[in-house]
Amino acid sequence: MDTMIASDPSNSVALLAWYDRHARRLPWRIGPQRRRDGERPDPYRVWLSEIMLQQTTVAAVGPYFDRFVTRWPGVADLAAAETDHVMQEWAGLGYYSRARNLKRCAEIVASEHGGRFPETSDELATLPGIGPYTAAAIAAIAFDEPAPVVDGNVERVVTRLYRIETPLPKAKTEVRARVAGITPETRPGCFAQAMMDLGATICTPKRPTCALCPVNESCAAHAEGDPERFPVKAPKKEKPTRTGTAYVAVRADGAVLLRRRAEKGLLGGMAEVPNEGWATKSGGEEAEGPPLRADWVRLPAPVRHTFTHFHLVLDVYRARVGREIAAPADAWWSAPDRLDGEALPAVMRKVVASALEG
DNA sequence: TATTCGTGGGA
DNA sequence: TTCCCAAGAAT
Repeated sequence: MDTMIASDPSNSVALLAWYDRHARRLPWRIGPQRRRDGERPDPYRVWLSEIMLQQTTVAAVGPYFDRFVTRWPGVADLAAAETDHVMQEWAGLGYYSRARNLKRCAEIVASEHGGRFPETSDELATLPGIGPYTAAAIAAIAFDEPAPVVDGNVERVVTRLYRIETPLPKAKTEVRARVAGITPETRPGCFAQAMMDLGATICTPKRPTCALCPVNESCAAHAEGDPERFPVKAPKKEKPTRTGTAYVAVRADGAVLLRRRAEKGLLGGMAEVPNEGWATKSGGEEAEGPPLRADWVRLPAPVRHTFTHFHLVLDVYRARVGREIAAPADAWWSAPDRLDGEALPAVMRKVVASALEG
């Protein structure tokens, strides 16, 4: 039996009323009250936040968002920025292709759209880094287009509302159709954010607080008493473990030897200490060995790090060298006061830290 | 359709 | 410790 809130418009009304009282206050939002006064948020800030929030928690994004909008207040500023500087500011946030696409997108908006974001989801979806979700989200939130906004939160809420047994990601089509069916013509931006806030604060993955849910009376999973069973997900495959070796050369003045990774692939375009052996699945391609002739000492504990699809165990070697030692081609010495500003991903910061402690 | 792409926090 | 997962996109 279908308990469709599409046939019950008061349900989206109930959700919006809940949102008016419980909306999360976030730096890239304007509150429900200002929205109802006809105001809309800055599309640049909406876009930037949506890119950063892809597969990333609100808590993690917060400080990055603040630093970005302070340094680059508008899309034209970001378009004019050095890509290296963008990568440095993004370092630690992960999924670094987002940063490269962010820069490309800013350049296109600046040069081909007169510095203004397109206002429809279809146009937005043609821009780099903007897929189905982000296009719909920006269109709804910044321009009040009634586009179906489907993220992980909405998938959870909707699969529970309708007790969708089809496992994700196969159920995505059905979920999107359901969302399209319940998205209101009025306040679609608030509706989208309300659905996401509901998923983030009430309709949580574990132990949802259905008693506080504004739409619990039309929720099929709640009626059955098994909301936590949804969404059903396809089994995930286990992560293999790769092993490799990293070399931390420390100059007498404390400078550390760094180099730049290739533009494409894992950690593309980011900085790293010289390392080898873990790039491919098979591992153990030709061993280059250490980047300098020096007295290398292996640290007692390897560095462990887990990526999306594999575990990494990195043996770390350290060598202390004189200040007269030149950096190899394509590498550079990074002074202690500049290390924080380098585009070092988290795994490389771990490696450097372990070598400087020990 | 399936794989690749990060990270940190919480259970 | 280990697993899960958080406002997905590109290929």
